[in-house]
Amino acid sequence: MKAYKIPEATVMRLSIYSRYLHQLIDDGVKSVSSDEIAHGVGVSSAQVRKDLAYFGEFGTRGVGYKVEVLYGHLMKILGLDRRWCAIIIGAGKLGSALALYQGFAARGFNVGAILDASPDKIGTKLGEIEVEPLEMMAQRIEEKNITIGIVTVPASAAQEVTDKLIESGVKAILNFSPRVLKVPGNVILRNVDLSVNLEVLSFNLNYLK
Amino acid sequence: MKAYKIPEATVMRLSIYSRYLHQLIDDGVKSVSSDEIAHGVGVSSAQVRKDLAYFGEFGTRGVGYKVEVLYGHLMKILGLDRRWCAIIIGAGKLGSALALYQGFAARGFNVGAILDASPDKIGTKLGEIEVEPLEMMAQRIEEKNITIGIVTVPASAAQEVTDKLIESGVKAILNFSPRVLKVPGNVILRNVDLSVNLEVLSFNLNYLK
DNA sequence: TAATCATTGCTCAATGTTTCACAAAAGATT
DNA sequence: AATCTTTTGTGAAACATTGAGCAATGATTA
Repeated sequence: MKAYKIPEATVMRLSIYSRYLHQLIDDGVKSVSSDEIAHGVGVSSAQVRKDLAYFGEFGTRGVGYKVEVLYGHLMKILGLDRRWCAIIIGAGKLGSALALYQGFAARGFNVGAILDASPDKIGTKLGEIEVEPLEMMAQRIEEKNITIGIVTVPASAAQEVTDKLIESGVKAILNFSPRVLKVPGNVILRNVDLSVNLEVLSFNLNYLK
Repeated sequence: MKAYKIPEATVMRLSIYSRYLHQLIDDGVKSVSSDEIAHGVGVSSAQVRKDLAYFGEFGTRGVGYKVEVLYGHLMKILGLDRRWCAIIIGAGKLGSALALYQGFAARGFNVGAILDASPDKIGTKLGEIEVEPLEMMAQRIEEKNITIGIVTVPASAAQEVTDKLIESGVKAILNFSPRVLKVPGNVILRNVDLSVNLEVLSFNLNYLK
């Protein structure tokens, strides 16, 4: 693949463009301009074109983009032309909510297993799938070909389960715990920190006033 | 307050520094250097000092920072030296999980109300608080002095409830729905998009291979 | 009190990202 | 077929963020 370094902000916008295009497909729209996409998702049209330019030329000058074609390209670029299997570690409120969240499956992400350390949680059902003990980690990752680990345990346990996930072969970690995780360079890490998001709001409410 | 524009990345890091300092306080540590903070949270020490420099001089040259003093400053900067009241709209899996999430209260965020449109959800209890109908929005925001609205409804309803929140006096919106929201310039908006985060992982898994 | 030490705060350079502006190109119109 | 209109793709400029290096300076020691 390309040797270019793609800005993360670009990747996030591509994901948002793809969702907007999906909506256009549902609405029966056949063709779209960078300007329309830009308005639809709240960025500039130059930004849209620049983002797309990292990956090729998908439009027709004077005309715009064919919605379905561009959507197809974006899904491929994002790696969403296949299914990914994820494992959730931590069956607390957040882990359970994510396990049951419909939005993931809709975009090609399966939850292959959900594990927890606590005996009261083990054996309970979350939709189709049953909470299992942490000891099942390596086996489930192996047999279900799981590449993504979702960490929703308390901060104190986060590094430990992360290490185990990586040892068991997971290639990417989505971390919801409020803890900075250390992972080897070949493992992809993203943090979603709910408190940080609220605190950015709080800062702005406080600061702009 | 200052006229400077503070980068959002800086604000997010301040939030993370403050959490790290809290941990140090728990461990009984009295003094810390920018280099130690940097290692603790995974950034460069220059970055730490630069971030703090937006707001003043908090350290002592040759010595470092007094942990408690710096923590106090950060909490004040972040607006966390007071309590904020939030309202959650949408009592689905995610809304419920957030309503029950302990992490928010720990940092000074109260959930003052949780509303839903669906009759089967209305009246159910989430911990202390009961799911109420959407019609209660204006009243609850008014009487509980709510400034933050958390949107966890499906994409199709997101703009509508956002408009109502703003009309009812909310000053900031934390949007979990996969929809680009339009808000007036004086309302602060942040988006937490769970699918986008997974898709960035998917992109990287796909692209780096 | 002077010398030494450690670490901040700050300046300036490097890097990364977004915006601007326009040539190029495709289709529509005459 | 020539011209016009529209919108892409892109190079260069503007802007923003991060990183490197060091002078300034408070604490400590002799």
